[in-house]
Amino acid sequence: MKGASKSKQRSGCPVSISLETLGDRWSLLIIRDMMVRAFRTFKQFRDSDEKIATNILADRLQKLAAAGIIVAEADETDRRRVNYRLTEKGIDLAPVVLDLMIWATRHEQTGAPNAVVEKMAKNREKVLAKVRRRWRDRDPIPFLPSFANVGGNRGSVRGQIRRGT
Amino acid sequence: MKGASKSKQRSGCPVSISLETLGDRWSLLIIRDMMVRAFRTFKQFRDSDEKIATNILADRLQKLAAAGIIVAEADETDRRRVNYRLTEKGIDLAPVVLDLMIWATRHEQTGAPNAVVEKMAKNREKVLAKVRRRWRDRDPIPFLPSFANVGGNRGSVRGQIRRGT
DNA sequence: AATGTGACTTGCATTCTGCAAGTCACATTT
DNA sequence: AAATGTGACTTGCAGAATGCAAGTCACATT
Repeated sequence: MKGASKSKQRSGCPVSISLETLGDRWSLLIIRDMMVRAFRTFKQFRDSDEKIATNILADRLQKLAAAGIIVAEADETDRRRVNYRLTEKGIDLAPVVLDLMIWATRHEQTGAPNAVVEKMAKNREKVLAKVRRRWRDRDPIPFLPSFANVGGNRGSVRGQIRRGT
Repeated sequence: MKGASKSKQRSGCPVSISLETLGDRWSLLIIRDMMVRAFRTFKQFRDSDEKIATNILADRLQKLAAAGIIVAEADETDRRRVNYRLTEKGIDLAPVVLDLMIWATRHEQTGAPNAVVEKMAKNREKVLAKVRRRWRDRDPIPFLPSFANVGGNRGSVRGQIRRGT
């Protein structure tokens, strides 16, 4: 029923304000899935690799919508279905998501192939431009594969990335 | 006694792994304070503008140390005092902190002056280089002021920025 | 010796999470 | 058109995390 206003802002610091909305285990994961995996329905998030509980998912979608980071709109062809989309404010989080991805790949044992991520780090601006373009075009094809259950980081890649403009 | 291992990794996704350590209201704030405000003691964090509870602070410092993001070392001149420092892994979070700052300044009502932050966004690489140099030199002088209780940023954003395709 | 400080712990009430199990409006099948 | 299926949520409840106040305890200062 709420999540709406968030009246108790503790500090004017921009980092602090960001964390009031994004500072939890799930919000940025949802945003990442919308951004790079082109998720848009409740079901897709629920069945994703991270196994988020449905009550938490509903709550986070609601809060993200209240924060103006995503919007929810009923599907035209199936009225049961709700399509979630990133707003411009939401897609502007792409740099944050990309940086987190780069950081973890460099410093932790992840399922993402090093070489691919380093290439993205090197072409940062181009990658961000592409993410934004895909968002504007509502491209339904995932930009990156899952990386969720990959054994890890041993240069395994396999042409997952679609190249070119 | 706790906070240490974090054994239940839920996913190999780098963003997910990052959020296992950083996905809460406080961790990145502590890191930000070390990065741009040159904080290094418990007392400084405790008395900072965000008013973190001391048990939470102790817990987060412990977890960040366990994650290799910071190190704690006893002060030479006063054995009661513990000095916390960012590791290289920690200072590598600078891009994330900077992006969060930029994002919130553009999209939320913050205490940070727009012009300053936009200038930092434009000179991203230089700013990051400077942050890193300051870290290496252990510069004790804050890089930025607090922004915590500033009224500021009226007239919000309004299409100041727009990077196109 | 007495008092002060810095860095934490402890207790406890409040809030948030995570699972399982509904509910309910549509959609599809028979 | 009745029965069954689906998608998007709610509800209940136990257990974990948070927030505040009040210690503790090893140094340091007076």
